[in-house]
Amino acid sequence: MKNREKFVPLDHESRLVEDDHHSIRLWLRLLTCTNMIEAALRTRLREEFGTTLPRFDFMAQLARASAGLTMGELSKQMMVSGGNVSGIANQLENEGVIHRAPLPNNRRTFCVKLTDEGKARFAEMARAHEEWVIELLGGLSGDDHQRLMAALKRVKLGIADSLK
Amino acid sequence: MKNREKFVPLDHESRLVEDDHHSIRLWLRLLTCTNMIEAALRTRLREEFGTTLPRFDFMAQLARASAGLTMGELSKQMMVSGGNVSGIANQLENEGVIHRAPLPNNRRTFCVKLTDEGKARFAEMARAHEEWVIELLGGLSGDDHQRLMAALKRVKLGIADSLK
DNA sequence: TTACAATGTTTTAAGTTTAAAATATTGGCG
DNA sequence: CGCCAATATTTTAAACTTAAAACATTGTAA
Repeated sequence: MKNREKFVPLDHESRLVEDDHHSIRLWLRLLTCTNMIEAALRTRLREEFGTTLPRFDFMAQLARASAGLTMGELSKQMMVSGGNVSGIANQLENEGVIHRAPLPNNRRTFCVKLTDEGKARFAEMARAHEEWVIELLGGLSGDDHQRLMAALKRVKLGIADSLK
Repeated sequence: MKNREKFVPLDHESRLVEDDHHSIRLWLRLLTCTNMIEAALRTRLREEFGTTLPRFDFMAQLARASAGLTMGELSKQMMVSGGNVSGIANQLENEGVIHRAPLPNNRRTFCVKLTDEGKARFAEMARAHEEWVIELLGGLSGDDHQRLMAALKRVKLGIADSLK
């Protein structure tokens, strides 16, 4: 994202983009893809289930962990702040889709689980959500899928590495 | 993200994940990568320049378009709502880094540009931002870069296609 | 045991983001 | 012209998000 306007006046709108480092271009493309998918999923979750992406994500984490999760684990897995998780948990608890169970050996923390009601509601949403994602990404060839998974794994490791 | 807990009790935490459709796994990996990079960039922009990612993005769009952009174009390119763009524009205008120029032929809209002050500040941030991104993604091989760019382009086209 | 650092969660304050409603302007079209 | 749909932006209300501070509990070590 170099800014060379002061030195090289631009004729074409894309001139600056061509000047950008290839890592920047890759990052912007990654961001665009993610934003497009997120926007589509958010709209559909709202329209079809009257819920939001973070609430869906919260429930999805719990659905994957039948033993339940602590608030800290949820925060880490959802990659959002602890305070954020607290707020969403309050809502979902009021709606009766999750409950917090005290842990016997540590009164600082507790175990968050989906209620039966929550499991049922999530199952319904998850089915639709999976269809949407397949629809959004299903146009890719099997080769592309595999290559992307592999390359993104290296991206992930590289990032973790560069953050020491 | 199928929820089969009611039918197949899970022994391992990862059981459900293995059940997921490969498109879901790809989407989650894409999301994780993007979130990791975003988090790193957000923290650094705040620590080193006292600004935020959306403000940086706003300025970056303008830096790429020396002729200026309308609010609607900014909204589309940044992939955020119009109201969001309005809010950020107000801040940046108060800080003197952008200005809105009326267009002679259409009083509904106007042309947003970086001020000289804005260009200077952005140039400084863009240099650091580019380094951070290269640091975060630079561990990839040239082959990976190219393959990712190509595959993500197909992802992008596929999404646009599936949204009709 | 008492002090104190570490851990886990919530609260707080400020800011971001969205969808929808409101506002303002333009461009037909009868 | 006058009406009305389309376009462009802003405002609004509610929800999300964060970083930092506050709170509560645990573990350790003098």
